[in-house]
Amino acid sequence: MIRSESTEMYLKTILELGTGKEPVAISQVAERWGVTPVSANEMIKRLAEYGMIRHEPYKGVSLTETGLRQATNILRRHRLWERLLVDHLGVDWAESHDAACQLEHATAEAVTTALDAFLGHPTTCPHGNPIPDPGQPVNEAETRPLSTLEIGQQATIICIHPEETALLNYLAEHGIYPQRTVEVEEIAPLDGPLTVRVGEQRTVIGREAASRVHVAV
Amino acid sequence: MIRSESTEMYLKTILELGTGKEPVAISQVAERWGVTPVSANEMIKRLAEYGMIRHEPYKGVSLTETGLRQATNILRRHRLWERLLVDHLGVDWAESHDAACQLEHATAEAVTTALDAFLGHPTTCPHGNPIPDPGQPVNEAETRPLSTLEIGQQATIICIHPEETALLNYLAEHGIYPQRTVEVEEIAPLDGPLTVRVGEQRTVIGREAASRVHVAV
DNA sequence: CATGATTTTTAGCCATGCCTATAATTTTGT
DNA sequence: ACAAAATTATAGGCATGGCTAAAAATCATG
Repeated sequence: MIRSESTEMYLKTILELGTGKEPVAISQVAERWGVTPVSANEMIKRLAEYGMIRHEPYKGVSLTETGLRQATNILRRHRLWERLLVDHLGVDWAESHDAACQLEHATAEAVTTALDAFLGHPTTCPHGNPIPDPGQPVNEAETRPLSTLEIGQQATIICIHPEETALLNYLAEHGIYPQRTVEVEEIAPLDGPLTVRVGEQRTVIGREAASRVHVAV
Repeated sequence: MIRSESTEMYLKTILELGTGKEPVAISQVAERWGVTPVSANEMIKRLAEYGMIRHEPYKGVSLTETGLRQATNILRRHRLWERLLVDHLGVDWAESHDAACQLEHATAEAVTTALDAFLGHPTTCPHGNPIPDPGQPVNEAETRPLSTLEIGQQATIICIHPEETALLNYLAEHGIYPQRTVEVEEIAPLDGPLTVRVGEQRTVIGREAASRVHVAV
């Protein structure tokens, strides 16, 4: 009832979309998780009954203590799997996200612990996102979206967030991943694409995608 | 529809219980997989419709080409995970079975392949059972159940099959696992327990459990 | 402050997978 | 050959997690 794959995905989605204090709109959850708003609403109702989330009508949802703890755990499992898949099994950087999404719901606590130890207690996933300590909420790094840089500014890519396979594939093809240095060369008007330089390469990237690439100046 | 966790479990169960040519009784499937015969029957009907199994009424079920291929794949994933869990992550030998049962349904093909390569193409799981090559059916080793030995006979433990957590825990506690040598010292009448020597240790083991320990003389 | 957009709820429906209870059928053992 | 045991089928239910369609409530903006 409380640890089905569905409920876990909802909790994780709410955690990932929640930037800070403000609640997350149900429509956003529905869209990201690919269900209709009605379905999301029903599920949100159930999760609220279970005490995992708080629902302020017409505002959105936020996680309770319990919900936050569980969502954080799922995120932890997800990111640990990604590390194993990429670093040890040689699974593709972009593909690892989907694979971990499946595994995260099928992971016993003992496996999570063993995985963490085997990996040497890593602090970030291959896409740069922090791996929370067990029980602790994630503390986000000090970053800003690539889309907020100005022309000529240089920055280091910290993480891709929220992750999504199509996005990761696109970024991988263009050499955009954590640790690399980028410089914005041009910003098209009307929410148009950014032209950025990554190493020797020059790449054009849409505004929406750029807002998911977080950098430190 | 065709790759739900449930259907996978049914297919795997049928493969595990099927010793060779004869079909497997539905009641056996139901018992092993912990559902009522009625539920198993309904599921068997559906799987037959999907062309995964053949159902000969009052005889039992057997896998079709397609079903065999899929079931074999699941077994392959299961046993590869067990190897990773035990050999690399240090998960308990007995616990690894349940953990792998969960993971096997959440494993993409790319992950299976990567896992196999990382592990160096292992041929058996930690409980001694063969890891099938992709697409190939398993070919069982030449073994006989420990319960068929006579007093004084010595043999090498090859595998535990079918696996089950309670059984594995019991066996682990008594030092009974693949590669070890056993000698039968006493056989109680009326399907009673066997007294066996394993190394320096003397252990009493039930007939049912002994029938799941497969040895080579 | 009214109207249009958004959010929420209700109603009705579907598939999956499980259950119990009961009945019909086939197999098997004496 | 017949009764007991095993197998299969039918009927009716339940929970989860989806869906569409349509109505109701609230928000936001001109």
